[in-house]
Amino acid sequence: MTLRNRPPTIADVAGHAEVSIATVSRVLNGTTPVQPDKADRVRLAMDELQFVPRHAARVLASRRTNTIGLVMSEISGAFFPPMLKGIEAGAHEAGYDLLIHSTRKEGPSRRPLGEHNTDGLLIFTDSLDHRELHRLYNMNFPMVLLHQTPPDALDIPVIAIENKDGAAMLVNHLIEIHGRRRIVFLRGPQGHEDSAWRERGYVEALESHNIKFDPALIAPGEFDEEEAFASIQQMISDGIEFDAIFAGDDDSAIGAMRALKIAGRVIPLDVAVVGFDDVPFARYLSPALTTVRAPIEAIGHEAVRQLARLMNGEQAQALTLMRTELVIRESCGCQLLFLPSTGGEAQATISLAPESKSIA
Amino acid sequence: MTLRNRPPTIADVAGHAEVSIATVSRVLNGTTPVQPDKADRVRLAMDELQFVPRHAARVLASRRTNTIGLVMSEISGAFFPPMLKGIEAGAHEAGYDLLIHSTRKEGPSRRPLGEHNTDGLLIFTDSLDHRELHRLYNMNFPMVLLHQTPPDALDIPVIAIENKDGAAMLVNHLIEIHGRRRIVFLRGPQGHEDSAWRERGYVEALESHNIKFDPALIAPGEFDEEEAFASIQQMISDGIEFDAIFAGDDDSAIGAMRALKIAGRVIPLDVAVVGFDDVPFARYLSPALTTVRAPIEAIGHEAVRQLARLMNGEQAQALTLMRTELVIRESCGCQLLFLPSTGGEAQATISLAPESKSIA
DNA sequence: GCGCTTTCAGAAAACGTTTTCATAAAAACC
DNA sequence: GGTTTTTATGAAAACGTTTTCTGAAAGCGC
Repeated sequence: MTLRNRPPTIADVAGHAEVSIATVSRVLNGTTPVQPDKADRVRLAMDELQFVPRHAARVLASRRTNTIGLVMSEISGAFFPPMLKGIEAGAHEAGYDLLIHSTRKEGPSRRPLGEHNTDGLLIFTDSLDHRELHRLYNMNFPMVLLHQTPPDALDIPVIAIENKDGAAMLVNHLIEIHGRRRIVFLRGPQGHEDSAWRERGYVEALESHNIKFDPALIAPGEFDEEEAFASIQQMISDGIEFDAIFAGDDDSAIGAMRALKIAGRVIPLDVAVVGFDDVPFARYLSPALTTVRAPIEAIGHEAVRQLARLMNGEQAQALTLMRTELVIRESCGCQLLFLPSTGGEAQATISLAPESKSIA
Repeated sequence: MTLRNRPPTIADVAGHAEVSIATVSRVLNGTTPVQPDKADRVRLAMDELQFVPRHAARVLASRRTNTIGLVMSEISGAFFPPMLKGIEAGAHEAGYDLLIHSTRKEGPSRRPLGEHNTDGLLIFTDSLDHRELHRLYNMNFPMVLLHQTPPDALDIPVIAIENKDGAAMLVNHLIEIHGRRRIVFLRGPQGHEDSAWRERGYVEALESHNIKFDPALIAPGEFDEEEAFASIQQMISDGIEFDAIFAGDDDSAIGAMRALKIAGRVIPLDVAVVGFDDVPFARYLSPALTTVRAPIEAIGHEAVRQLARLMNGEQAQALTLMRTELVIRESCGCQLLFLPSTGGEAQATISLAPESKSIA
């Protein structure tokens, strides 16, 4: 038993197995056939010595880091975890490590993620550094944007969700099934892409039913509970009439619902409410929120898949829009629940109608 | 203007600045003073050439990866995002990159995170590989466990939350403020550490009030909504009397609440319900859930801090318990809300009592 | 001014792999 | 059975840094 204070290297393995280091490298990577008996000796030696190849040395020699980087602005929000989960799964599947970095507003101090430590980048941030993006783009560095179209018309592949269709589905549902005509839209922050597309879906759905678009029905929701709350209260006190609210996201839906309850409007009888995103608590609201679900985990997974193609020198799809799915619950006026897990029925029996009456 | 197809190296910078590569390295790392004029020339050259040092080469030469690894089992659950956020912030603060890896049940195919690619490990998983853990431990590799005590009495630092105190606070509150005596405890999965400690807090709180512990009041909740739902239905149909439920976590609290509503028991009048964790939707339940909040982001941050000490060769604290905080809402019987954001009052006025009456 | 220490800078040796190149042995060909 | 092709293997050259070692110049005390 040799007691080494330094971890074994490929040379130790080579010595132990009585082959050259090149041979060890070959069985390690399977790059070239080696005779079975030698290969066995090498594998045995690796086992005995508990050999683990030094990552840095491989990277340096092979010029491939085997790592993908994820740069993002905020680690939070309801859809960060499933997104990360999908990314992690995709990275694992493709045999890459995952390096993550959250950009800070302190300005781009140094360049934490780039060609020096990753083979490709997943970019999920609203405050990207244009200079750096151009630099990487110009050197043809593999990148995929999540949930955001590239600036300056650079052709960087994008994975996003079908915001417009999702919104249209919701609004169509309100119109066709529940006969609503005066539908408020609570838009998100100015310049927010998701919000813009959802608004477009809203408008197109109205048009397709020959309902005249009324600008008075558009209010700021800012994707925020309190802002939405304030907006709806304002509309009510302004005397604007409406029979449904399409909140730009689930957070603003909550605020809208609160404002309605306080005003004594019954959801969904007086006003139907729908959200967007299907955050985890949407099903626990009363009434349970009708909304739209995006396949968030699949987005992360698909993004890695596209990035992998890029890193392999193949072509990637310029724009991948993931289809969204209507999640019908109670707040739109439907009584039958669509719930993935069990127990939905039971919940349905208990949570309708009476509660808002207790206000009036 | 030289057009290079290969990224510049330290040698290019040296040539450009007319110094040796050693000097460039020195100004890069500030390891040794160099004359101001030369240093300036070097910095200028780096700028002009857009030089970014190759990470792998530095790692190889310096034998420090400047990276910490996070190994975990599941990317999900309500407290993963804040935890990761704290970790990321801590890593950034300490100047480390963050490599993350999710263990899979497929068995330990290879060793994805270890001494070969990280300087230290944060371990947040329930299914850790004991062999690998021992190996790393024996080589004195810096590690910190999150939310789990080390197996085999290895002295690996641990960061966890004050489960016992938190539980005791809740139960004390139920007893002292609301006069409850027959308190159900919905325990988590067998062998789950958090659950065991919470149960201990429950028992001690009872004892300190001279309330006899009744085994019939302990039921399996499995930290799962459906299991908890079934358990409470069972207890009700078994005719077991109780006036409060301490659910091991917020998920099981939801299940318990549903079972109570269906049985026509009014929360909190007939039965008070409290949870644990303060997941995001706890405040949206009706009645809003009284629970315990853990400083999850701080845990992640603190874990990195301890790990950094270890990596610097200093001593780390063997056990760090983060204090928990009672979050009083409505489900315990209190009407005054403690809510971090605004709007709490409004919510309070609307969500009490009547709803469960609509069932009976 | 003369030894002695200090400061700064360059040459060169690691660091631990992959990969190219050359070559010996084996297989294939006629 | 010689020549050619294929195959397996080793030697050695990258890969791009940090770090040691060495030496030159500069500063210091007297």
